[in-house]
Amino acid sequence: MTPREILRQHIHKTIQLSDQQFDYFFSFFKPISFKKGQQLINVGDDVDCEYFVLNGCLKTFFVNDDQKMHILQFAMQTWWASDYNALYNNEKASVNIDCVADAETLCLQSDDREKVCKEIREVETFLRWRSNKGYIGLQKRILSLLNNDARSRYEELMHQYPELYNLVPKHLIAAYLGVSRETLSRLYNSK
Amino acid sequence: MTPREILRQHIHKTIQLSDQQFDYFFSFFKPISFKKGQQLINVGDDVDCEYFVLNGCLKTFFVNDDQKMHILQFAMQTWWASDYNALYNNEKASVNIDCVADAETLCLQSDDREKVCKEIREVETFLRWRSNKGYIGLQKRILSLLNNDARSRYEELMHQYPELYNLVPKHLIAAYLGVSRETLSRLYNSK
DNA sequence: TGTATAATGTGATCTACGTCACCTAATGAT
DNA sequence: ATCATTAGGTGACGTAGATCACATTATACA
Repeated sequence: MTPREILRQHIHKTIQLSDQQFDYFFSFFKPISFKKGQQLINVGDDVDCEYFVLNGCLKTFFVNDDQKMHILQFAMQTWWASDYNALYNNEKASVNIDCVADAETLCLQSDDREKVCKEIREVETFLRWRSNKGYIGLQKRILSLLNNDARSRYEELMHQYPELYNLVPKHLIAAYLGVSRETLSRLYNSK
Repeated sequence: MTPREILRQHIHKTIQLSDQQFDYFFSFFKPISFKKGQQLINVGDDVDCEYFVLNGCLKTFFVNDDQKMHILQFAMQTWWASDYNALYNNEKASVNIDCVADAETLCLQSDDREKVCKEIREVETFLRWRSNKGYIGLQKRILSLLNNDARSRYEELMHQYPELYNLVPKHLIAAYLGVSRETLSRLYNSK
């Protein structure tokens, strides 16, 4: 599938755009590729775009004072990644994003996003729904953190995103689940 | 402040509406009051509206198989509450909402919301930004759950929403923080 | 193709927090 | 005013998971 098709199918799950409208929207996206380990956004950076992932994997993460990393999101195909706080409130980045597995992305500038939103109502509707889905997803994760122990959080994640198992190193999965890498290792080697 | 003024000021932090536009939007909101303990939404219900809180306090929560309650959100003045998964995906409610402290709310039906969104672009923009802010807020909470221990989560919450201290019983604060009521009690009685 | 570096496994502790049990203090209905 | 119910406090104890230390295995790059 071409980048255009991947984006098109993704968007059309929520709204309908004519070919013309879609091509116009698509014209604002710039393809950018990243190599494993490359950094997209660092804490303190200015942020002016968001990334639509075509393949590979990015991670959004935070490193605390003790150098402990917490992962907010893995972004794989058809996921969006950015520091949305920085992006929407014109603040400096408060999280980092880097590349976990070689990735191709489409980059959308903030001002282009607002421009197209104004010009094509459906695009704004799409973004409203996208935010809503993101919100609902995070609520589920909070519930999972409150309600489940490390093992069932792990099993839940592997069930929902089995591709993560081979795509990202285990200590990053631990950093996503909120568990030490040692504990995670014991979890799936014991039972 | 009148309900109208509370909503108006809230909305105008994000977008500008003319008096006429605002009054039109406002006309879709129905005032509903709730008494402490009253239930707004229960798991399994159909959900067709969201609530804008004028005063008092609602809670959105989930009860697991062991009858343990987890609180997703306290909604106080100018907060919105609903089961957004049910509301946006036409599913049955998967969370409960009830009234923690006598509350006045403004209720907006789902189809009215979509209708006004279509008619007034700015309203859709407002809702897009509202979702974004919600998303950012939940990300912060996830980070707090991953990074901080019970005591600092408690202190963080009390610092951000000091009014909660007198407004809601401690065991509900515990259910929000993801800590047992006994541990929470020990936290602020020891140090 | 060898060597440095990153990823993973595993045992031995340690500890924050949960659970259970029981008590006291508010609150609210009759 | 009385009694039932809900909220909150506190001790004793159990446990999931953190931390530390070190061994082993992959991976990358020179």
